[in-house]
Amino acid sequence: METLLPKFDSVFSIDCVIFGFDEGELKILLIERNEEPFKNWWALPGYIVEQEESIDHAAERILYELTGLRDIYMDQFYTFGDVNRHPQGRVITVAYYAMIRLNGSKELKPVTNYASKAVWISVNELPKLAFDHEKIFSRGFEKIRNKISYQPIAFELLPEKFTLTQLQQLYEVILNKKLDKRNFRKKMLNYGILKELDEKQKGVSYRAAKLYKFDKRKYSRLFQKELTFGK
Amino acid sequence: METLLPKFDSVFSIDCVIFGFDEGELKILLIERNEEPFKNWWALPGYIVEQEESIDHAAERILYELTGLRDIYMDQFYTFGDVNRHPQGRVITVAYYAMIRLNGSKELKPVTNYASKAVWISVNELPKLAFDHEKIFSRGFEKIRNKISYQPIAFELLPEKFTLTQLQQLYEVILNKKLDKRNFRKKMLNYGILKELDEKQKGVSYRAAKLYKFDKRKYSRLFQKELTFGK
DNA sequence: AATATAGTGTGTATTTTCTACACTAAGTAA
DNA sequence: TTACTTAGTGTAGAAAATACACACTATATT
Repeated sequence: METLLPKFDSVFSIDCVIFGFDEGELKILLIERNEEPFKNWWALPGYIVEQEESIDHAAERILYELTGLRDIYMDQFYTFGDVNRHPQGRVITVAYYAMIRLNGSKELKPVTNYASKAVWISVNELPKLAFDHEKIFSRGFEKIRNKISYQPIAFELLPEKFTLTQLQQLYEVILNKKLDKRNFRKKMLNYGILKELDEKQKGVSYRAAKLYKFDKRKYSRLFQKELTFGK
Repeated sequence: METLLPKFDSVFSIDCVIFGFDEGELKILLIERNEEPFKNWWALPGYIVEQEESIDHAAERILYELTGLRDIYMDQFYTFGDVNRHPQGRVITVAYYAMIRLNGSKELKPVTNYASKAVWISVNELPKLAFDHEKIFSRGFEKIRNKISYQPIAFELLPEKFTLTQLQQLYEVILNKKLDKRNFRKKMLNYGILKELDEKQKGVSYRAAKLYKFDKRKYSRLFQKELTFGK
């Protein structure tokens, strides 16, 4: 019965807002497009989803092709489906954000044809982008800003060992406001999801700060309990 | 230049989790499918998006065809894109939830071909659903459960004038737990987004409760201030 | 050796929000 | 008038959030 039905083919794309934190700045990965339309424009990394892959897989593939990285924290956040968002026809795009630890190494050699280069650019200095990618970026940024308040996504952006000051700086750039040092530390340490290490920061020309690690086990135990609205 | 590019055609669908609140129960609108595949199965209302309409528009259209209602609160929440979720081929689906005031009138005459009927069914008594619709429902339910804690979506489900007890019951069925009456009232009234009316409930065989309205203007003023994580 | 520099690290008092808990008032029905 | 059912209310204690300032320590410079 079902074999008599017509088969559907379909075209849609993935776009990724890939965040990184480096030198106190929040950055995203942009590509310079190597294909029409919008050839030579800056754009979010993204491409057409293949026939035989899930959209989650497509997102991971695109990230891998650009950065060589796998097992990255990614989350789908919105699907953009205006009729005229793509000049070649009806292409809806499913947007993901991702978070990457930038451990110094920032050279990127995309192994794709559609990007001639890929660079990290501060979210405060973004150029004009192709398609509706500025809208997609804004929405993704808004999303992580909300999410950081109740889920520890910030840790995905920091090196494995980090200082409380680094953590606070990251919160500050994402939330775009100053936080009080004492209250921030008290709160973070109270959550009990940080493990204090016996190590200290190195190579700084002032008092070295203690290093911490994010403790995933404690975190998942913590979030057994339901979200808010008390009794 | 761009005119030389190939044109894309594309197929994707919309599915809607449409919530209603009636007689103390949270319900969703299900259709009985009148088409293959899954003919005669229960399913979420949803259909293929047309070539020349945005996905938001498609969601509104589908809701209108089933309920005759426009200007309903709707929100896109996730896109499902497993390769084999549709037996006819590659069909990704963008899922929306909607909230409808069920003012007694619950008879529905779908003006579409793909549904032979549409009925409201309690979320606690759902039958087996077509495609991956059970997954879609679960995710939509989870979404409103989270959202209700920080946005007043609950009011979309209540009649224009409602009692605090009704409001509390609705929170209780969505959050699936009992709330303390005094604390609930104190909190709700403190938000300052309810307007107390000079009217009382009618037709009840016990002491009639005061009626309230949701005050949209006060609400939007309230949410000028940023979301949490203090200073 | 002394000093300047820059960021680390800490405590407390106040206010606000959350939680727990039980009785009286009002209206309807018999 | 009484019995019944739901509406409506207050307070005390605990926990969390906020506001706020100074001493310490490692290094670099002279």
